[in-house]
Amino acid sequence: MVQRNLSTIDLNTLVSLSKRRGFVFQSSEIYGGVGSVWDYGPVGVELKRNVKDAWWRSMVRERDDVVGLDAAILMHPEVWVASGHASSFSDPLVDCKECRRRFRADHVDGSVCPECGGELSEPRQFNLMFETHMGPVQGDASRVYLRPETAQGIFVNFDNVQTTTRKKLPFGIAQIGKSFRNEITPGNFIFRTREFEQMEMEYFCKPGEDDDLHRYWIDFSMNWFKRYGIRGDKLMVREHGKDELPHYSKASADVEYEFPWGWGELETISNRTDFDLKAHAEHSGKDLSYFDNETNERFVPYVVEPAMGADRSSLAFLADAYDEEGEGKDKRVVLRFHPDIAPYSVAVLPLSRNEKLVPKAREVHGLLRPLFSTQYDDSQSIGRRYRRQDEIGTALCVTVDFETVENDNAVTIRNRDSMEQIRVPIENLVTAVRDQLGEMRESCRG
RNA sequence: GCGGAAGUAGCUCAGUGGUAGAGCAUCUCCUUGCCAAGGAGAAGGUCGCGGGUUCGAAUCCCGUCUUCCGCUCCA
Repeated sequence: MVQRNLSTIDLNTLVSLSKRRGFVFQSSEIYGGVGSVWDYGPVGVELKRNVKDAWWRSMVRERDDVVGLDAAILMHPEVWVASGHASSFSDPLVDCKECRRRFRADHVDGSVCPECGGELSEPRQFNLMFETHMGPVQGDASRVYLRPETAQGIFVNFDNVQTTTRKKLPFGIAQIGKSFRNEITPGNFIFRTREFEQMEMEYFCKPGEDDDLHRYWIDFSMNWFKRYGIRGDKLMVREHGKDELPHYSKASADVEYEFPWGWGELETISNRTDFDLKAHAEHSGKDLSYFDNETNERFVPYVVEPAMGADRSSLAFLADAYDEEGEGKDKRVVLRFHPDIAPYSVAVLPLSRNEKLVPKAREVHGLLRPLFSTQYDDSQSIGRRYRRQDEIGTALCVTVDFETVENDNAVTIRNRDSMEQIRVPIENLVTAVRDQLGEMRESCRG
């Protein structure tokens, strides 16, 4: 098991590292930046893609009872009336004229500030959905919204998917995609942003099975984060109180991670009951019930929804992987990613930029490149390059030296975590890399 | 959105009215060759942005944007 001494890293350390090494940049930075929107750089996009791929693998590819979907961001405006977002997703807010605090109008009784007793302003409406217009004419008739959650794309396709896949209950539909919310208060780097990516799955079941399935998907989610290396003591489940449930939910639980600033939600597992399918059936006039051929019963399925944030999960993987060794000039920063999450699995490094070594290293790189996510680097000293790879969490470094080309046709594999080196003949390299990555998978389990 | 703090090179920061700086990082060459080596050189800045005051503004004033910390909300 890898020992990590991470106790107190602050967010700024992660922001600096992210920019310095190409994980995350601020959007439109040369124009002064745009609020709470971030771009993923060459390294960060690999990280986030691996997070999404790992989720898709365990949610869709490894299961018989879940299928995928990629619904459009723009949907019929009536979808958001049916879902309740057009009305309840907008918060009427009031400001205190004395202490300047802001409250949700429905949380305040009367017209007096609950903090200082001062006078409150008139409620102002804040709709958290982004609006745009479809077609060249702007007006109410052409108004459409950027989806505030991916889930509705699944609900409106429930019948299409069930019919084409012939799935029987219980089964799920999974989707990864962008959502947009005009958050009043975004912040904490990529934790809460106005444009974000969700990994959601709607699991349809018979009424009555929903409570057990809710618990099942909470456990599944916790285990998923641990499987990909998040430490168990940094994770917890928090059940929602009745007063904080969204309008569509009967019960919700968060999987939270202890970020540098405190605990924050990575995922919410909600029991959405039959709220959404019933609402869409009513508004669209299309029957969205399910006929159970075994019991000859017709009913509207219940839904349990694990909804994970791809960006904040990526941030959790980044924060959890961060480790420092040594002090001052000898400080070594290492990102101890699970090998399936690490932006790069293998870096190929010639010992020096030598006319004999470089072609051989390129050849070795060509061998590994189709099979693994790789980097090639021949600039500066070998020690410096090891440190560079450590700082972006590359699992293994394969080094080509003079022995390789003059004697044994073998290379050195250097392990990020143990820093041990083994000598491997090039003909066995692919197998050896697979073995080492397999061992790291085991030792990275949280 | 409110309150507080901050914004100068890729990163961390110094510079408080008079020619824009350091350390680290980056690139090139030489040397070396397995854990951030040495030497020589180079590149890199609309001082967040826009106004104003001034002979002159990174510096003073106003506005604005962005980030961080609280309040609040969510994936």
